[in-house]
Amino acid sequence: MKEQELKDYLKEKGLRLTHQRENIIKHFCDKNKHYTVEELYEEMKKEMPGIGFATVYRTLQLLVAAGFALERRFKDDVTRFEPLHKNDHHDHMICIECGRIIEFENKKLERLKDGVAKKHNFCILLHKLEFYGYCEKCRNKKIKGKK
Amino acid sequence: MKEQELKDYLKEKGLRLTHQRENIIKHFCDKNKHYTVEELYEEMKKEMPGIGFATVYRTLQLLVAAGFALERRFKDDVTRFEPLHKNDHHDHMICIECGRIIEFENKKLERLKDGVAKKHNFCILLHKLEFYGYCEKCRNKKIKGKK
DNA sequence: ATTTTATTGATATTGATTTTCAATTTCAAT
DNA sequence: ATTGAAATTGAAAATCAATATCAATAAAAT
Repeated sequence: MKEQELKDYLKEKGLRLTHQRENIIKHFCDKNKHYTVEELYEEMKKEMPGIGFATVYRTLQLLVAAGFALERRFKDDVTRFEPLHKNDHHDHMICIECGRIIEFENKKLERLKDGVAKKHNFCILLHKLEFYGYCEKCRNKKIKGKK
Repeated sequence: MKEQELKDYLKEKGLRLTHQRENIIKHFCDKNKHYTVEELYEEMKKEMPGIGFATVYRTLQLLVAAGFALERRFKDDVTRFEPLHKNDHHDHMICIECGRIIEFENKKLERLKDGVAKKHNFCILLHKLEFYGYCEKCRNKKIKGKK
């Protein structure tokens, strides 16, 4: 996400670029993590001790509204946010042991999608594909544990 | 779901078959809907006016624990329950206009899954695939509305 | 029929998310 | 640089679905 795009968005909407927003956005967009509000709030407190939870929360909402972030929710029932990079169409694979989230991309899904849409006369706009299981590390641990 | 299987399950666990449970389960398993607790509770009140929300809630939990129902959550952020039929592996397509939920099955997903699992050395146990868009009716309405 | 113990329904609690509001900060216009 | 209108902040309160509690009730084993 380019700094300028964000500034344009703010101006267009009559919004302001505050220190809090600037820092939150820098911190968030740098990493490629899937943050909960709580997690990002905890990290932000180290940089800006006085920052409030609500500010982090609202800034993430802002990023979603602006199209710079995506809101997701996996099986653990907390909302997570990830920075959105242009033309980045990935799905997620989640380890049910350690919580690790792996992103993957697969083109076969498009064909599958077209087939299903045609069959049911549906106009598909977006999808959600998630795989749950054990990542390499946790699987190995499990095998060792059994011995 | 067979009546007997349920009774066996209850006995095995030292649980009891109450009128409430019996009615809720009959009502729920008959239909092939994706109920929220609230929705099922509203329908149950017509049959059993005194029934409590918590009872419906707990009975659905019971069905999930027994393997007779599945718990799902779509983008609208409320938990839904659907009766589980043996060997029924379907996914969902949801209309973002009217909320209609269509179930579909597609075998291509298995191959896709295998490919991704192998690539990342993951052991995939379950998946979630959802499509969101407009169903036939709502799409037609939209086209007409524009004229 | 009696007794034991699970279940019920009403209500309270939880925990994540969202809203509120007075104090503060931004920023465009002077 | 100063001002003033309006957006933003942080703390606290409200919301809302999901879950737990508990005295009263009902199932089923004896």
